[in-house]
Amino acid sequence: MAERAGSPDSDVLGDRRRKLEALRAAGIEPFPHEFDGVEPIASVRESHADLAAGEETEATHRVAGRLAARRGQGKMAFLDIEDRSGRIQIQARSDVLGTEQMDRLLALDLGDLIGVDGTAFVSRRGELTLRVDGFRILAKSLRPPPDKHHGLTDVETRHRHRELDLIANPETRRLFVTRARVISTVRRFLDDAGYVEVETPILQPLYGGAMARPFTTHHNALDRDMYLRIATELYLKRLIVGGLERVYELGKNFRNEGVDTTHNPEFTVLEFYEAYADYLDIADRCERLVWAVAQAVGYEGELDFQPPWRRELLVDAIRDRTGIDIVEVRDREELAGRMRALGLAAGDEDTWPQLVDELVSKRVEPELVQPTFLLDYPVEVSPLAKRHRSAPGLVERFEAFASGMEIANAFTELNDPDEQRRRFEEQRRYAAAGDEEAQPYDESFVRALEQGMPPTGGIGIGIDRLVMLMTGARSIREVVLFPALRS
RNA sequence: GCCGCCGUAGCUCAGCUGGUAGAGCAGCGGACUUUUAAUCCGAGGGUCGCAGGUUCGAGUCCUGCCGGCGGCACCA
Repeated sequence: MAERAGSPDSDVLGDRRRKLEALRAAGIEPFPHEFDGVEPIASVRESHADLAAGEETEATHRVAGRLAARRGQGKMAFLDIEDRSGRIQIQARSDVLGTEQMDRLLALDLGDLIGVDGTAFVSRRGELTLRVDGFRILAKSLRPPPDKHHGLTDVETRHRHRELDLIANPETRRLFVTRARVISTVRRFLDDAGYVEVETPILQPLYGGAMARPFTTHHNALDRDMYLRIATELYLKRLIVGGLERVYELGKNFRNEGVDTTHNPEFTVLEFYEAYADYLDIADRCERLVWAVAQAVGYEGELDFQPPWRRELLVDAIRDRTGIDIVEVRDREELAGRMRALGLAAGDEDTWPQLVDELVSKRVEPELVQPTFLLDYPVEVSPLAKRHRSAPGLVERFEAFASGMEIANAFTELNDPDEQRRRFEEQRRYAAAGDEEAQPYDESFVRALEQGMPPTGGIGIGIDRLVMLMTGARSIREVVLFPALRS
């Protein structure tokens, strides 16, 4: 890593320090407070898109950005300046600037931030260029930028020092702009459908709404342990009880589990709930939302997000791929035996629902490349979902998959408080049997249901994974600005 | 947590069965008024991830640790 770079041996940093001091000695502030009236480089390019090679103009522009390259010519030099919108060449001439200014411009280091006033022309080679009439250093860079040619490829440095990745790699900048567009499209889509955006507690006295281990922390003044939320579900449903009818929350969840290409301990989730809707209404809205996102970001990959998506019953999906009918095989030991016969690990401590999960994630999920809904899950793995209106033993729930990855989980919400209480009690039994992810009993949630919750459909969509799909990223760490790494 | 691969200059990389650590870019000094990874000349720059060990001698072999990537386990 680069943390030794300050050692006396390395004069790369010393040179920059000396230049910083030289600027101050010459009465030039290396870190001025502002630089008004800057025009994006892309807009300068737009203004002169029709100029021919060799053509001159009287048009002046003020741009600002990072010094990205320099090609010296003695009494003349070309430099490239890069801002968020693009890159432009500037031409420095000693006959325009005078010797002193010329020397100062050439003494700048790659990576310095500068502001330039220049006159537009197109060089003989056809490159739009600003002839520098004046310039100002806007911030001295005391560390060298990544290699201008090879860029920055070291994955660890790219993730630990994302600023360097953003400086060196335009595709990283594009990816995170795409991520922003995904999120703004989600908001617009739901706002337009009459949803209310809300914020519920991240720091919670009791966690719930998903099967996962939480992060635990401590509130000193209250002297009690608190949990970082693993889901927003229970609070959002209380808002449906409260009559908000359509709510969504876009924010981070935290789960104290392993890290891999599809899991980061903190991750962004969209949950939305709609009164008077069931899970099939939610499926419709989900595929329309993702389709809207794909269009907004100009998705052009292999996946076909256009509705309607493929729909398969979960029990069929499992039976077709493994020969096991989980409606028939409800005994834990029998299921474990059938799975071992297929060469799957089936731990002795695993509960029946954990085994079903394993079956789906090992034998079904990897095969779901095109967007697909798996419908109707066993009640044992879905303590917050409403019983299926016609299929015994199942709930009205779907999960959405694409590219072999789960991206959404939704159900017709359980709104019968007495049954919810029984489901929580069942979870208690699973917890007693050793399932660390069984959901804790949340009495204040049940009490809210007793107030009366309308029939409701709800969903959680993994935003990081959605961004992975839209950008083709193979790891969640590529779509999270600062992913979790060991210290 | 387990297994495999990886860690050399600011960046990108080479370094053979163990024999005094290299290149390009960047930086430094110099030349050059239309360059596009500008070019040319010159002189620099290293805790070879860390700590032990084997050896006359370790970037190279062995052990442990740290970090990254991938897989398994767990999960969304």
